[in-house]
Amino acid sequence: MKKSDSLDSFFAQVYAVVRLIPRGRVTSYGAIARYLGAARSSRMVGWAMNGSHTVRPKVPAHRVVNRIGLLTGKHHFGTPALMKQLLEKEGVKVKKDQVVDFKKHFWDPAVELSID
DNA sequence: CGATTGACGTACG
DNA sequence: TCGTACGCCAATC
Repeated sequence: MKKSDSLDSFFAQVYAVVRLIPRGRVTSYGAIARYLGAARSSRMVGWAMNGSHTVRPKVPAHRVVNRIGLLTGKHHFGTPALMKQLLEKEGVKVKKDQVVDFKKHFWDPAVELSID
């Protein structure tokens, strides 16, 4: 009843990975894209997040930021401050729309999901 | 149906 | 090292 491999689409894979992000962690669009084998399709990850609130369950898009830990997608939430609030509530400090110690909170699917 | 944009990232100068 | 250009695929105008 579905349009073939809709759930296997690049978008669905992004949703799956984002949902796997542990609480208090953050990742980048490029990290997800590269994990999916589309390192140069980082834009598609962000575009997929556009439907993140449309999929079930909603994916924690607030845990996804750009490579520098900047909350570039904050404006796409209900309120621009929502993303920051959610991150801080999970233990991730945010300063000026930028994740503090981003490298420490960074969660790379290509690594975390590839633990041998 | 064609051109432009888009929550990014990498390559090149 | 910093700045600019391009690529990726899909959706929107």
